[in-house]
Amino acid sequence: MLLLYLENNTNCYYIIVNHKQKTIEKIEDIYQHFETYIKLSEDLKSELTNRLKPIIFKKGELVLDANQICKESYFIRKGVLRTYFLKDGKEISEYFSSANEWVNSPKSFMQRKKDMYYIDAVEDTTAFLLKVNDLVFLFDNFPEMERYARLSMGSVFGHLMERIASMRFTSAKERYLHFKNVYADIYPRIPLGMVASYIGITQETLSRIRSEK
Amino acid sequence: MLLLYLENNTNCYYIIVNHKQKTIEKIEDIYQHFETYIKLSEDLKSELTNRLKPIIFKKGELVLDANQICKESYFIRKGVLRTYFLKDGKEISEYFSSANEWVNSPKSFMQRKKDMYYIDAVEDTTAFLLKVNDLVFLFDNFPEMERYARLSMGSVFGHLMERIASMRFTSAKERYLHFKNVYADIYPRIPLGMVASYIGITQETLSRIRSEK
DNA sequence: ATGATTTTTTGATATAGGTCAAAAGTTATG
DNA sequence: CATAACTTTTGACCTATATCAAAAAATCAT
Repeated sequence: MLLLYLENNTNCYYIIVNHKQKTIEKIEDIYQHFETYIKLSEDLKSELTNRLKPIIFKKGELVLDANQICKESYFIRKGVLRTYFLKDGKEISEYFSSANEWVNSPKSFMQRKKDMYYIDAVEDTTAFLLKVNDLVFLFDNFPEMERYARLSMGSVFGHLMERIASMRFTSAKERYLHFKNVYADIYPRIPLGMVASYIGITQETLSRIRSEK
Repeated sequence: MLLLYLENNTNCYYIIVNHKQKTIEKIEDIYQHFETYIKLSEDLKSELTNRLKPIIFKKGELVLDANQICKESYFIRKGVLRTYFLKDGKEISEYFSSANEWVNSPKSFMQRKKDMYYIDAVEDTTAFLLKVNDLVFLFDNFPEMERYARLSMGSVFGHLMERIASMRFTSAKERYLHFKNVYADIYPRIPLGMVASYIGITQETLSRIRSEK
């Protein structure tokens, strides 16, 4: 049994899991992230505090089903979520997201329609949840949130471009090394099969590459 | 000899090329593009008009050298620009941009530092130029421009994700057909070698695929 | 137009990485 | 703790696509 408990006065969230109470996050921690892009007014801070809800996902849990419209985004505090899609019945990892990153099914979330992406938890994960309506409210009332979105998307953008560049005319080994390098922190925690589909090779090939030295 | 001539009162630009005067664009045309995302106040319209400058590129012309910082963006009206980088001395096409799209070297433009991307003109191209400082001015003074940026980036974002998805576990032929489909309008105008590097295969393979049916 | 570049096609050969199958290792669950 | 259920490794074989080379076709510049 999972129960979310929100202690109003302290901005400090607790999660009660099987009767064991466990602090997961102070909401203030997330302010830092925003403040690398914009200044947060007290007003905006309190709106964020009201709207961001803590949530946890157990390892293996399905966070988003592709048959549903994605109506919320998750800001990860700890753990790893994976976005993937199915091709010929096989799961192809689209990307991995970890601490201080937002995750959703982009097209589905922004356009409120179904898309091909599933999201699941690679390991136990704690996050803050933000509903699309709340985000719209923030965009409409705090122009600085628009700037935040623009700037933070910008860095993801660069990342995607690099990935496209690195995907063509690079050997399986090069891609493996590149992945290990870029995702040094989370690499050891991700099953080999998921890594393989992320970099576009088969499990078997990745296993061989990995063992060869 | 190329000369840019700006007729102030009419919002209508002329370009004089070899003494032949040729109208290229009414500035109003570009408003439509913005208005698919945001409402344009008269104030913002006039600032856009003041800051967007018409420019033309001849086929084959280098628009941006990777050794330079990208200090301006181009909004294409007609023609095709290509963003590419060098790998082992060979040009790898990163993407093609055509009418009603912005082009720049994203990281270089936003972070004001050098990046790996060159831009050249695949065919004669007319565009509006916007300097980074002018864009900053617009962002600082018109919050709706932040929204415009966020929304228009969003669609590019979806496009990049689809491309990454289509790049793994798809045969050369599938990627070729996908490209032809997505870029139906500009496909016939782009040399085969450039298309090949875009989809990540060699020219020879593309030539064989194309001739096989 | 006409020769000179550049681009595309065709051919022969090599190889990285895919596929299928089964064994070994690891992690979960009653 | 034991058995089931994954995950990873290893092996044998095969195919799609790369490479290198050269001919053919198209485009460009004088």
